Amino acid sequence: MRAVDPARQASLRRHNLGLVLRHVVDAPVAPSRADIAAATGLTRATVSALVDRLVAARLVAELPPVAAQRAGRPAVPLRAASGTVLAVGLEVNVDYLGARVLDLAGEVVAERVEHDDFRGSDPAEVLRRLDALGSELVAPHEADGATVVGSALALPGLVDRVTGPLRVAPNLGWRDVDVVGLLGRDAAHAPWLGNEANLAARAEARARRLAPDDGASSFVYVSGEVGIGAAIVLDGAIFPGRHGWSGEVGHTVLDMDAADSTAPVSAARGHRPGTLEAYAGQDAILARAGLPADASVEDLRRSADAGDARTLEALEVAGRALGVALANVVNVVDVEQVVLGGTHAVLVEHLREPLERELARGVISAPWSPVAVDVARAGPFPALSGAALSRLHAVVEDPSTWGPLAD
Amino acid sequence: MRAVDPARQASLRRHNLGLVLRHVVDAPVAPSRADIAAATGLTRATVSALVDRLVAARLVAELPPVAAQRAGRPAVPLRAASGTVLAVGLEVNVDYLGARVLDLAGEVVAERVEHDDFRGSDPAEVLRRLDALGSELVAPHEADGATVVGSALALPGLVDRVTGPLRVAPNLGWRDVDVVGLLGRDAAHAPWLGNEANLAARAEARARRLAPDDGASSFVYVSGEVGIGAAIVLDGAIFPGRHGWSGEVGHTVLDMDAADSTAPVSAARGHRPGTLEAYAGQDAILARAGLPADASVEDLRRSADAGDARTLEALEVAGRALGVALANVVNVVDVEQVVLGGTHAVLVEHLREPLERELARGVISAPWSPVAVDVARAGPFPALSGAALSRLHAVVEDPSTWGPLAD
DNA sequence: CCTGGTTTGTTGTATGGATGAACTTATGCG
DNA sequence: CGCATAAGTTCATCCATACAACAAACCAGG
Repeated sequence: MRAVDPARQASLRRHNLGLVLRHVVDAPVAPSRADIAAATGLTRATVSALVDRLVAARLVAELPPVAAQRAGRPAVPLRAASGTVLAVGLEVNVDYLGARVLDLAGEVVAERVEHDDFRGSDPAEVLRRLDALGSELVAPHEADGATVVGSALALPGLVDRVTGPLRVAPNLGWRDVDVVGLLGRDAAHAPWLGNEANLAARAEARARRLAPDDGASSFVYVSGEVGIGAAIVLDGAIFPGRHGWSGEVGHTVLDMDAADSTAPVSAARGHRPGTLEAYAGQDAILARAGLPADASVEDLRRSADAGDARTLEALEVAGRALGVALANVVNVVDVEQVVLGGTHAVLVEHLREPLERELARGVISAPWSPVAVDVARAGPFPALSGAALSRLHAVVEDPSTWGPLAD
Repeated sequence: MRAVDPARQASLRRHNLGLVLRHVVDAPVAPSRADIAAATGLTRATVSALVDRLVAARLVAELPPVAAQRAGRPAVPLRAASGTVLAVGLEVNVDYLGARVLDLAGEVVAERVEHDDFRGSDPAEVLRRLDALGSELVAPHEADGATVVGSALALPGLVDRVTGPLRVAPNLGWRDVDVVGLLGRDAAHAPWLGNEANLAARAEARARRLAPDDGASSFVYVSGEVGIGAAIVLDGAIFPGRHGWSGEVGHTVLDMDAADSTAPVSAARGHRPGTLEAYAGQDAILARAGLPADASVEDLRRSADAGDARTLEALEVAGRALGVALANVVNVVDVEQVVLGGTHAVLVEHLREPLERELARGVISAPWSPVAVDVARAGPFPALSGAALSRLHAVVEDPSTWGPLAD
């Protein structure tokens, strides 16, 4: 295995094919061949040749020419083909399971989420159910001639590489699960595996790229579901780390002495004391607020909105802990923004003040480049979209791996 | 400014020129043209053409053919040219200042380090002195026909991009220093600026690449000089973050409550209480050990070797704090190794046990991929080498930017 | 010492993708 | 209706690499 491949003639086409397709997929409005040429620096002739290939491969579609306001031959707008090339995003989380099918244009073609309680569930059974769900969603579109380029499965735990196994998902109670094996698929059709926070962050990065009002492209995405996960996004790209285990922020130690104590592990779920989850995890907040352990985030929010003193105090503590932990993260990876997703997004009004205070105080570079706090924009169940996007991304990055173009 | 450049014919040559040069520079033994062809996948004809260009540009030198043991025409060994293409590494730190000149082969061509106390020094004066030192070291080699491709300056603080300004260097007492302006050079000849830990880590990464016995290529490098800096290395490449401010681990909060207290800032140098530097910074350790504030690391080590109880206790605390802080870092960036440099390397025997204990306990992925602790191998004043290497690296990565090849 | 085998490095010719200029197509405008 | 304008296409040219044949430099063995 060599570090870098040599550049041949064919590398030019691969590179430029990807460049052109990325432009079509990422453009806010459908660009013409001439637009792409101007934006990429390629000549119109070259762009035309490449676009023709992409159209033949059904990755790009031509829209009917729209009569422009100005003089000259009207342009042919190009957009990512919809409905022809699909990817499936799957997710198993603590209290739901779902599948979402996206096409290359990023449109949701089909979707289903089923709520249930998967704590301590049997992996084999759950995965069978998920697999059936995915197949069911995809079947009608495959019958229509669409092609599925791949699927990815988001899990709330540590996945070893994209082929698995799943090492541990604490809140599901799963350990060392050979997901791909249990699904009984051959390697080509097995889903890729990924961490829920990492994949959700991918959806968030896309949402921000499409709405570039103030969307910083480098941020820490915090995914507060039952545990607290995070992901790091740099210039719009997920930072996976060596094994795909980056962003495990829930176990950040914020109180060395408490963490060192041999005291019985706190409350319900067995957080190590002194860690972020023991301050800002959903059950930790509920416990401190004096609410029942099975209360929802909305209950928590209502209680806070109503001005309940214990709840407000619990959220103040959570916000402060989150601020300290994220300040540590920002000091290490140097990003410009914190994006709150999941449960923390719901509670943002009560978390923001202590969070921003601690960020301003703890981030050493804050005086020159303040860290903004924002709420996620990727919509509900972002990991479903992120999982599907991860497989579409592979096609967009290097279209020549996609069958019809590998001539 | 577009995100990605289009690939033209010339891009092929740029890419392959870099590929070939990297091979020559990184190879443990001088490779022949045929070796490079086999290793890169290019043909011998292409490699020959590229090597000829590199030789003409004085980046690569041919060694006299050595009679091989086997049959066939003997190979012409190639190595990075020595003495023709130079880069200068500069550094100002708390108690020394220095310059080191490297050639493309990575050999030290000239070097000088002057010990002094630069706390609260005048930036203009210090930089003049450093500039003079650099020029003095370089002059004789330029007279011999060598070319200086650039210089870089390592500083123990926050540098805003490579062109400055220096935002803050707490231990020097410098704030908002326009380093390039003070040196009065035009932009082309001004040194690039970098953080001391980041540049030292670059030297460390190279040292490990050349000695690939067990050298993990992804690690956190901890640079304990007077403050505690760190840098993240992924697959041999420095991870700079958005502004080059990654790895600021010294201000990691390890005790939320202590950090929140409004108590007068601790002891001598003004660490925020509850942060890593307040446990594992050199002066914090000295204070806890009951040693004078101006004692050296060697004094500390001797005291520990002699079995002094307070010193051992102070080092136990420091090791534990370092372990907790680095566990947090590893959880976020997912690297496989911790490399101790600077003062912490000297104390490794006394730090290792608590450090490894906390890493094993705090790193969530440790059961599947334990985090090894190792000592730096880059030799004394690694930031000097790293700074010079950073400029040589630019030439190696893209030789076609180098004058003689830009035809 | 010469001949055959072997590996290195070089010298052609062929290939394929991008370029750039000229051309065709399709519109708006006076 | 003719002209200006812009989009998309055609075609000759360029250029870095591949491929194959060749020259160079060594070893071995009779």
